[in-house]
Amino acid sequence: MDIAHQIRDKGLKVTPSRLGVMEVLGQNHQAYAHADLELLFKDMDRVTLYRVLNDFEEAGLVHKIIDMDGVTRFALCKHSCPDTHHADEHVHFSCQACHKMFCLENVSSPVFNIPSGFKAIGQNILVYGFCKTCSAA
Amino acid sequence: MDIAHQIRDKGLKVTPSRLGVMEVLGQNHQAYAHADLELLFKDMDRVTLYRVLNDFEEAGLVHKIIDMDGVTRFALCKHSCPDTHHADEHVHFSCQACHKMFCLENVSSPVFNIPSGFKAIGQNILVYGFCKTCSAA
DNA sequence: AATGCAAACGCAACATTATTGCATTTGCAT
DNA sequence: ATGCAAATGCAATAATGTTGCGTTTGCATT
Repeated sequence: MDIAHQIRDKGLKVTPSRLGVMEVLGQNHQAYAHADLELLFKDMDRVTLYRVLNDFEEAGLVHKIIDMDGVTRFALCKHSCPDTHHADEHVHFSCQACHKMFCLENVSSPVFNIPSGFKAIGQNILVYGFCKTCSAA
Repeated sequence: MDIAHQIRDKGLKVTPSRLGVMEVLGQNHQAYAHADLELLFKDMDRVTLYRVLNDFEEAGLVHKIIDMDGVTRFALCKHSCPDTHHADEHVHFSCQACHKMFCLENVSSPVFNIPSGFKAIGQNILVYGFCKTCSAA
């Protein structure tokens, strides 16, 4: 399915800003921070970028992941998520050297045995260390 | 061991600010945000609080955990951590209603089977939902 | 108990990240 | 081609975190 259709299918209008962001996010399995994208789209207003990302997240097109340093990052949902619940079901890896974040699509989150009374809705799992290219160097 | 000794043993000077923060953190198994503590210590300078928390973290007295919303939180290390590596080995629970964060001391982190080439150093696991008191209400 | 010094603190300024309101522009259904 | 809600750009503001510097304070030593 092409990008424009993915956007329109979620009830969002197709605009240059949105097409651009979707294209970048779709290029690899990385999670981009607002600052990363701001450099790639110098002509786009900062606020617009915030809104594009928030709209995508609410529409279930992208996931929001918080990095070790508190920076918010966004990654494309691999499989289209239901509108209600689109938490990541896989583990993310954050590289301490290049600060890139990777989606480990094949590493799924386990179920934790939390104390009775607590009601779990979802979970965020972040493994940190050095990525393939950085640990090779 | 009393609080003053814990602080002094890490090579830090014992001050009213530090004693106060340690006492609050030791009261329960919760992770406090800077904003929480700022309300409790209205006479303490914001910068001092940042520095107290950072110093504690570097000394291995407290853990730093990032909440779902990107807010940094601090919790007392239960067992004294080695100076070099003091990542949390347990799971944290973040309540979406009261926004408190709890240390689930008894729920330990699993080992993930990450792709070859990636080198893991540690991991952050956050389960979110509703805590005991909030899911009862 | 008095002294000296590095550590800790308070204050001011600044940097970064994120949000809100409003007027203007634009996608797109009609 | 037209109208309208949605999206955008701009300005202002809020929240969060950092840095520099002069002053104060814990504490080891005398």
